[in-house]
Amino acid sequence: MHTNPGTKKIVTRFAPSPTGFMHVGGVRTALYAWLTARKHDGTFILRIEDTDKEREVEGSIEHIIASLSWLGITWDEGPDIGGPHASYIQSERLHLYRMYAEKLIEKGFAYADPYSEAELENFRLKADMEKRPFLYRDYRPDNPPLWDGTTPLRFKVPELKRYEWHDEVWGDLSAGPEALDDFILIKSDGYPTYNFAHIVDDIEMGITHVLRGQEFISSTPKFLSIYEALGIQHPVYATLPPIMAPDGKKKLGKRDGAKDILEYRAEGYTPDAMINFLALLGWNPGDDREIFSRDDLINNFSLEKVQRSGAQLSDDKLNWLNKEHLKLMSENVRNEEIYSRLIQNPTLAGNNKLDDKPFISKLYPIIFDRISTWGDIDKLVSGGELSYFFDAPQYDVTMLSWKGESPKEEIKKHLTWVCEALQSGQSDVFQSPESVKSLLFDYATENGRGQVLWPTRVALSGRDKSPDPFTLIYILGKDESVERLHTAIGLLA
RNA sequence: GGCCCUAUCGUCUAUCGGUUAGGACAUAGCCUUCUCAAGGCUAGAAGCGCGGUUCGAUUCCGCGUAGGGUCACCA
Repeated sequence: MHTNPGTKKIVTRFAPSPTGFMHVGGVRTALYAWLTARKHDGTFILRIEDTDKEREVEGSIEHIIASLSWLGITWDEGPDIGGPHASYIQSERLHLYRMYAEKLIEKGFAYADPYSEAELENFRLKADMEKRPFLYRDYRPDNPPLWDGTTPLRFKVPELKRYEWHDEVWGDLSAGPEALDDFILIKSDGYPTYNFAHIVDDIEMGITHVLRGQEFISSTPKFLSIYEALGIQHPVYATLPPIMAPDGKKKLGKRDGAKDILEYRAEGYTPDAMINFLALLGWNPGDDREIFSRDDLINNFSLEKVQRSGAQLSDDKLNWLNKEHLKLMSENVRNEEIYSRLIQNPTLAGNNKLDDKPFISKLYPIIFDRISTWGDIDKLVSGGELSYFFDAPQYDVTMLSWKGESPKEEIKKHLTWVCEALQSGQSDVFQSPESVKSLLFDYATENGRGQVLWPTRVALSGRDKSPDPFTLIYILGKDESVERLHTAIGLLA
């Protein structure tokens, strides 16, 4: 980092526009800015850039707040909590943009745009036909009218020159005068453009580090020319690489099916895993570590290690990471989450086994092994993969035959033996899968494990895939296991 | 098209001129095993191309190629 810690308190911001939900792209930008602030004991500000009233979507601010809150990305100043630079909503700061605009007019760096939109369109078409880029400054009026606020206010580029600047991520960058133009500062509806408003706010709010996506690199010379016209030093820039859509073809965007970040919450990802995942999408610690807690991230994050090339979004690693984070949680918390998912699942509604806590607790490890997100629990239940724990299984008799080879009489003989063994078993036998196993294992080995264990397992679960029969017996208990074995024997008669 | 930028396994990435190019996800196989799951082990898998600099280039430079971004009264 170029700034000396200690010299100046670091202030970063996340400044989304309220145009709908947030996807991983925006969230990662917020995350990196947040991490940068937190790492240096700085300030993180949330600011809403609502200067485009056309594109504004109702409820977006709440949605943004909900998304960041879910992820535990906390801000020190923002629209909901206020702060020394309130308001944090641009539409409530119009007087400030006006003030800065007047300043530029005074200095001769801003003027009223006299052209109609149709006239502008003509200029553009003409430039297009001549195969040269359209630049408004080529048409800069000699004697612009006084600005009365009903026409756009344009910036007058102070000097056409090559700008060079430093970016914490990309290093030294530069762009020639062709990147400069007389862009609009204040629109005819009275609202400032992004190009102008964000600069005013960053100045007013004392932002020291601006982190944003690389779509802004090419307009940086414009920003620099404004700072220059105002005679104010620009903040440190740190440009983030794009996140690419899963097909790797282009930048992830809402139009290409980018997911609402809150959908991840609904699917049962944990905020810690999500943050870990997003942090790694474009940043790495420089070594082999992959699993980071929130604090690890804050301590290890650095802009220098941020990637320059775009990273493709892929859920595989997220699923793995989520599982790893689930493993890090305490067993109690995990079990509570599993339980609440079970009782909320409609397919199990009203099942009285849900009230049998000792029974349910035996189910926890079985379920935990089979999920990578909390939402997977619902999939297991809905997919019927756990239904035999709650209700007597339904299955075809032929399934009792291992590989379809064993004669009925033999299956019946084995099941009867198992049944009797269980009935004569003392209660301590049913205290663990291991003790159940020791009760049945020798017989199974002598008579062919497949021949004995397969039909036993099917009799208990009714499924070709399930946990092993010892575990099933342990979970279901002596009585229910015996009952199910009897049912199977009956089917074979 | 102009301008800006990027380029290592399928994916995320390590390497700050000298490595058998490392790790992780994913994939495959094996072990465990009546079947799943979980777990353990193993394997395959990469420097876009051509020049140049250098004793030596994945690494530095140029060109090409490919990809991305941007050229709004959107942010």
